[in-house]
Amino acid sequence: MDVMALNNDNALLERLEAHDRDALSSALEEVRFESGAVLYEPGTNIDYCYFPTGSAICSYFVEMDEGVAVETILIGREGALGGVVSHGNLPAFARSNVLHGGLFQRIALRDLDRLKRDNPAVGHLMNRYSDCVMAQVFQSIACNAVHTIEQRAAKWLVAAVARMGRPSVTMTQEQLASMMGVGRSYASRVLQRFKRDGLLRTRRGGIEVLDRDGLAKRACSCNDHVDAHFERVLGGLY
Amino acid sequence: MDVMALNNDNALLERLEAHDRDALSSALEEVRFESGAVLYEPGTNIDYCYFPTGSAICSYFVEMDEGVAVETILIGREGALGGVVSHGNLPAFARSNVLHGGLFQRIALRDLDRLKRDNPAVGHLMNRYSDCVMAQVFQSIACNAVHTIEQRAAKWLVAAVARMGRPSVTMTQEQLASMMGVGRSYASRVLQRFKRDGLLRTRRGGIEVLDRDGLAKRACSCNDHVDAHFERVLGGLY
DNA sequence: GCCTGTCTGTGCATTAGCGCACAGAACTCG
DNA sequence: CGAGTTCTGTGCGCTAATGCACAGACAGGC
Repeated sequence: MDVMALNNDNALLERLEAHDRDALSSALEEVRFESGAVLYEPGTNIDYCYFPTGSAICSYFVEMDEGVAVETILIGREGALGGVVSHGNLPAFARSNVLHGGLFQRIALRDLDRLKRDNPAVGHLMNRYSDCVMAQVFQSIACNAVHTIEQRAAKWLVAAVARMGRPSVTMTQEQLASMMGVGRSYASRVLQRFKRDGLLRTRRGGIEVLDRDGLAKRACSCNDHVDAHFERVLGGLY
Repeated sequence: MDVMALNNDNALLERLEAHDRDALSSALEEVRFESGAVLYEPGTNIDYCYFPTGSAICSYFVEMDEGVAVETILIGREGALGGVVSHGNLPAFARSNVLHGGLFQRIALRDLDRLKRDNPAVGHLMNRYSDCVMAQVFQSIACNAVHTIEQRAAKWLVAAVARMGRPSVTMTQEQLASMMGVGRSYASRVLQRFKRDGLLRTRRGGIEVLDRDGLAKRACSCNDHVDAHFERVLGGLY
């Protein structure tokens, strides 16, 4: 594993003491994925666990009968995907897509499972992270049940730019809307409101967040509750 | 552990071979909870894993700033609660309530974790069940994003009566609505539509499902997708 | 048996969000 | 540079869902 700039590394792996990380590093492999890459396809076996680094972000999507694929949770360098909750090589339920490309560290699940057993620090870390993933999904279920599209859109944009560490999201409004499971025209109107209020700028195929705090004020507090759980359980998101 | 009628036992535990179940049984303890009992309170430590038996059902709830507590997933005798996904004694994120009382088997997490390590069958079972819980939560996130309240209400009623094995739900319309994160008056109207179509009967403080298949036709297919994952990974819900 | 509190069903006005349609803007490629 | 394609912004009509309000129904206690 390369020694790289701190902000180019994965925050979960960084929580490990040097000697525990060393135990992992021989099994870790660096791979690059571009935006749109698919990490897991529903029904296929999961055999790698991926740790996004730098500004890479991914999401799990659920494909609905209606034809849309709805986003569930967003994962960046604070976390990991695949075999986190269930450790075995099981068929994936959700699809996982790269939303913003970059470098990933990955480890074969066979190796990760062995390490979880043999190295208590690794097991404990993944265990606590699993708990944070549960917090994320639980909060999202409730959020989708009660919050408005404006609140959810603002929440999503804030979470995305926070994880990427850069203010611009590359994505059409169509994609954003379908991820959220809402109509494109209404999503566009919501963005117009944010734009009118100076919170962001839109361009063809992308959104640039200008006022992250202002946007957070328009969002529900779901991000905050999840962040608080990360703080309690792992000592913060990053 | 008592030998009881099959339908009074927990389906997860029943998946274990007799000798593996024996390994658990000395650590299992039978407890009774009435409807409304709280298994976990957010922020408090989780130290038991509970296996509902018979017609007992529970849910995890997320408390929102708005004052309501929204239901995330429903768990009956097909599953277990607490320390399933994260194995350690960590603070709970969600609240867990008993919706329909009954007998539960419980095991101290300390013991369960030891068994997961020492007995591969137990570890593998809990692992596969964790994956099914993820399927349940992912599907719920997407469901809440795109499906109508009518679809979601029908889905919930079908899931609840299936898990309980009896057609009547004891709950006020107020409670049902707030669980779903929707307005009481609209929930009532939805139930009226179902009643008009002969799918159920309402009475003060309860709902009786008359036509489970008819109700399933009004529901989204989210239950089916989750059931299919249980089937693939665990060989079915029950 | 009546009184009290809670629960249900429904009317009404209002907002949130959908879906379609279309025009103009912005990229892409030859 | 021009043609074709995709993306964005917005008008319009409509349905889903909210929130409040209130009357009648039901249950439990005394």
